[in-house]
Amino acid sequence: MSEVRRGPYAKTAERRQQILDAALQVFASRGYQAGSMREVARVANMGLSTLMHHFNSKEDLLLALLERRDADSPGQRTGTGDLIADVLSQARWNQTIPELIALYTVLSADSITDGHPGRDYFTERFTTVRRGFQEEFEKLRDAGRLRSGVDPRLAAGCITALWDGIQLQWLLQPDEIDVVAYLKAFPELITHPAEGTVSYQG
Amino acid sequence: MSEVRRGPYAKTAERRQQILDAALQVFASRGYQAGSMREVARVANMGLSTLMHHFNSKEDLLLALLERRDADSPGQRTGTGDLIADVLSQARWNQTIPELIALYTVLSADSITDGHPGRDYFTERFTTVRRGFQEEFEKLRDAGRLRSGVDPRLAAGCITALWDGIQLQWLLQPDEIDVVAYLKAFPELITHPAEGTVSYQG
DNA sequence: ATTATCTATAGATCTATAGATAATGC
DNA sequence: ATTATCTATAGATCTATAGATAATGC
Repeated sequence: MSEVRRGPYAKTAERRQQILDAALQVFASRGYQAGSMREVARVANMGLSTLMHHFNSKEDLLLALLERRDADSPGQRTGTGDLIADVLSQARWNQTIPELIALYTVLSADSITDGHPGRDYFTERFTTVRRGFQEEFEKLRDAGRLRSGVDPRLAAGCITALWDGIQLQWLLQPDEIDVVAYLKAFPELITHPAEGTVSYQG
Repeated sequence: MSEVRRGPYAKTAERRQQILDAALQVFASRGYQAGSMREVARVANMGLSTLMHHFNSKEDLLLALLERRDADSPGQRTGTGDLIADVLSQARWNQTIPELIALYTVLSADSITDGHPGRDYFTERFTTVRRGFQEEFEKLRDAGRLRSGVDPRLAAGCITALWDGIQLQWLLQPDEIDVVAYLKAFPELITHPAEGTVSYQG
């Protein structure tokens, strides 16, 4: 009765990556709602039905794209351990991938609309990112490098929000907005320089 | 030959406001691309053609909505003169109009997509808002209330970005995010209290 | 006589499916 | 024999216009 499930062919994984590359381009430049499956298929050089053989629905395609973003982005975690340096290095890297930043910026705002399939993803992502920053700021505080009165939790939300907000302004006016300068300014406001640590042996 | 232009009827202005109210609801909850003229007409309780008699195209409708937002929003300018107090009071007010904030958040990010009709509007708006904050921070600096090393221009971009970014997080998680607390934290980081002014007669 | 509104529809999408043929791999 | 791909199309949109009727105001 039951057919044997053979699994995908050898080139299927690669084909799916091609599709996700195309979806990134289309959703970044048009948004999720306005970007069409037809256009994704055209950019990926295949028929619409081929695309839909690999992803059952537009929603599936979006969720797969968001998942891949987490998988292969360098992320804010892979750093030297120096929070400020890591943020700036990530921010510099982001400027080399404006399409991915545009995708993230458009979709995260889009996700607040009714019934958007990416809503849970972005809600969870913000929670995770804020928590990550909070832990880093707590480490800085314990090392005596946080200014007195700075709440690690609030500072974590601030830098998360600031980062997203400034990237939006950068996408609108790339020549006017220096993302790195803004992201550099904020941590400097809330920390002491490393030498300032109490009883640090210089 | 030429017909006499009589101008709109008495109730037309009111009718247009009804339409813009409906457009606000629709574009805030669905975004610009996914929101349809049909739905706007339905919410405004009129036929699609009546709507299109008042606004020649969907693009016209969006631009009219954005213009109205500037016209009747309290704005960041109408304050007591105390920057921090004014920001917080505006932020508190914003929490009473989540739909308008959602509209702004969704559309501003949407506007980075190819050929979006709101792009110029948001580019100009960010420039204006940043400049306004910069002037306020310069006043604070001149009054000796800005921490040394704080650049008014960077601080202006930071608070603009922070505000937008934190409102997005609030729209996703209204119970978790306290916009006012975040917006309070940032200015406190970069200013001295008023008593700290040099040779202030207390 | 002009503006406002309505019904009807053109013409162009869109997502998704049906069903056939080609390619792959047991 | 299963997966991958293709052509064709169903069914549901969408923006915008055409052309008729109703309401308003000179």
